[in-house]
This record gives sequence, structure tokens and C-alpha cells, in this order.
Amino acid sequence: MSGRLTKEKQRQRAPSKRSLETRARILDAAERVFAQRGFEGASLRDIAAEAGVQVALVSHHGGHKEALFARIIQRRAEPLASLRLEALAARRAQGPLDARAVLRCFVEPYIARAETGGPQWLAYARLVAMVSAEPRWRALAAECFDPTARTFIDVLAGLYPGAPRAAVATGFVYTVAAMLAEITSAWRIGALAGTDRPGGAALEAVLRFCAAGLDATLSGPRGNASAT
Amino acid sequence: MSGRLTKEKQRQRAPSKRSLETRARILDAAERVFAQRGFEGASLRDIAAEAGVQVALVSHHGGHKEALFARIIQRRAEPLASLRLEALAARRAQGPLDARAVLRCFVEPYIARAETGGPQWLAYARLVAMVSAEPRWRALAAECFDPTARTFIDVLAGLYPGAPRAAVATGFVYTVAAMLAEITSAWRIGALAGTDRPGGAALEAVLRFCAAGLDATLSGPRGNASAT
DNA sequence: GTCTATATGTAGATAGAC
DNA sequence: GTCTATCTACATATAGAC
Repeated sequence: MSGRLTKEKQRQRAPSKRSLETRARILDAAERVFAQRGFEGASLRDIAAEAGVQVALVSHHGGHKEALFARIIQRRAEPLASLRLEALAARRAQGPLDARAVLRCFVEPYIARAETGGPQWLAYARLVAMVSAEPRWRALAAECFDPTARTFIDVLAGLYPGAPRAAVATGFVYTVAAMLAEITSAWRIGALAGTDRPGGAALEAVLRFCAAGLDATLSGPRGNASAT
Repeated sequence: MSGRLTKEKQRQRAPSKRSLETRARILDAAERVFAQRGFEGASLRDIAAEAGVQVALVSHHGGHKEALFARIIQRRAEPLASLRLEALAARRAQGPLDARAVLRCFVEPYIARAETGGPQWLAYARLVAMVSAEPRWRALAAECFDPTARTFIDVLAGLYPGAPRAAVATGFVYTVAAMLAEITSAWRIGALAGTDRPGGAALEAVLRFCAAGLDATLSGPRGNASAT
């Protein structure tokens, strides 16, 4: 009897290698299709076709549509959060922080993967932009992104003791917006400029803009709206 | 015969007052519903219900779904572009420009209406964020937003003669991203900060952050990625 | 201009064979 | 775990009465 139970447990807990590959293929396909067509615009049939499997398999591995979407966000949000927090800890060990260094720990893991991590990370970047912007995903965003965001806001607030926490949060959200725009609107920058930027410049561009913006927001005199 | 023709033309070109009101009600309803549920998530039935009319009437006034969406974007994009260009011309007449003054001419007409112009302008702000982010609306964005954007980029480029145009375009796109984030992610800023910001601070927050970021991007030495 | 009615397609979900 | 087949619901769009 115990032998039979163990066997059943093993069957539940150790999916075959083939099954795991299929599941990953489905999640990757869903990531691309959701990113390209939006949540409502992507049908399970599109996703199945992209993954090269039958429609029913998508439901089987992904659950219902909304659960599938949440699973995709969570799948990369967790390792990404770890990378950011590890970068912050490592940088802290090296010496005193400034705003640029803190922002770099947040931005760099994301930009580096979106630029060179292949189409999956670029697709994921689009999904993050969607989740951050649409109120529909408020709970998902809070679950996946807020803990790390709070940590970074805390650290930044520590660098500017006089600044109100709302101002720190504002600057942080603008930074995230610029970072997401860098990824999802690179085409528009190219179209408006008429020239291509050199590859690899994205991280430096975001850091330069946002570190200066944040510093002006948090260290300048407060409440003195200029007349211009 | 000419009398009959004239009468027909008049019928085509002078819709009744009631018709115009119905059309506006439909466009307003569509603006809210699209903003709340996204393009694909909003059904013509939802829009009809929101407007208090029959489904077929939405098609009649709005055309097919995609045309209806484009119409909504265009409806406010045109007056908004005029407001921005007029503000720029007026400010120019007052004396020498700096980056902050230029950005203010772009940002202020939008932020002011999104903050105090009622739910329609807030809904429209969300739609602009969608159009700016999703590749699907690339052509619409180019048509509605690019001419004004190019004008502002030209003016900014004139203020920083040494800066590459790609850098100016980058800073401008980050500014637009921050402005849109201010509108569509105010809830998130509040959630992360734990406190509400004072009303009316949005314009000043965006200007302070982006003017400093732009100045650092365009006036600093180029190509010297710091080690931190 | 506005309504009712409906044509036609496709969505998400699942039951059940293998 | 995977596939076939199908259910039910709702989408867009339009024809035609009033």
C-alpha cells in the first residue's frame, strides 16, 4: 500500500521531461502572442498555433486564460527580482551608494536581458509595460513588482533624508516608465530621430536621464514652481 | 433639379442637433470603455450600453471598431496639438527658451486637462498611453502625434547644438513616458508611497524630473559610461 | 436616424477517446 | 499527456422595417 502511494506521488510530482518541454513551449508561445496582440487580442488558438500544439493542451498546462497570463508574468518576475536585489547587495558591499548606482541595480538586469536575451525577454518587457499601465492587472503588479519596488524606494529615501516618500516614489515610477519606454518604444525613438542609436546605449541613456531627474526631484528645494 | 440637389446636400452636411449629440455621446462612451477595458476587451455592446443606445447605432456613427477607435484618438489629438504649438509660440514671443520652458509647453496642456478636465480627458490619457505603447497603433501614433513631436524635438535640438538628434529624441520619448506614467500610474505612486501627494503637483513633478534628465542627457559629456 | 432581427464567425472551455 | 470533437456564449457587422 505504501508502495502504491509512493508511486502515485511520484507520478504527480515528477512530470516527464517531454511534458516540461511542452509546458515551456506553451508558456514561451503565450508570452510572444500576448506581447504582440495584448491580453484580449490573443486567443488560446493563436497561442496553440504558435506553440505547435492543440488548443486543449494550452488549457491543460496553462489553466484558464487569465491564470496563464499571470503565470507568464510570475515566471520571470521572481528571478528578475532576485537579480535586482542581489545586484543591490553586491553594490552595497563595495562602498557608499548614490542614486545612479541604486538605479543601475534596478535597471541593468532588465535592460541587459531585453536587449540581448532574445525575443522572449523583449516580449516579457512588453507584458510588464501592459501590467504596469492597465488597472486590470493591479493585483498582479502589486504581487510581482511591489516588494522589490518598495525595497528600492527605501534605499533611495535613505540617500535623500529630507525628501518626502511620495516624491521618492514618484521619481521611481518615472524611472520605471522611462525604462519601459526604452524597450517598448525604441522604434519610435528611431522614427523621430531619423537615425539609429548605437547598440548598447540604452542602459546609459536611461541611467543618465533618470539619475539626474531623480536628483533634481529629491535634492532641489521643494514647492517652488518656477514661473517658466 | 438644382433645388433638389441642394436639399440633398444640406441633408448630408447638416446633421440634426440630436444626431450630433448622439454621436458625441457614443464617442464619449467609447472613450471611457476603451480606456477601461482595452481595444479588444471593449465590445461594441459595452459601448452601446454605456452610451444608452442600440448596438447598430454605434456602428452607424463610429464605423467599424478600429475606425471608431482612431476617430476617438484623432478627435482630441488635433486640438491638443494646436494648444501645444500655440503655447510654444506664445512662450517664444516672451523671450529666450530653455528646456524646461519647452517641455512645459508640451506637458502642461495635457496634464492640466487630465487632472481637471473631467473623466473624458483621463480616459483619453489612458488611450494615448495604449497607442504609444502597442505596435498595433504605430500608424495612428505617427499620424496623430509625430508632427508635433518633431517640432518639439527640433526646438530642443536648437537649444543643445552639440547633441545628436537621436539623444534629443530619446530624452523626449522618456519625457512623454514619464508624463503618461504620471497620469496612468498615479494610483501606483500612491500605493508605493503610502501617502497621497498634494493635488496639482503633477505638472511640477514631471517638469522637474524631465528638465533635469534632458539637460543631463544633452549637455553632459557623451560616451563616458560611468563605472558605477 | 434609429430600431429589430439575424447572419456569420470565433471565442473559451471541457468531455471523453486513446 | 495528448488529441478530437463539440458545447455554449458572445463577437462584429449588416439588412431592412419604421
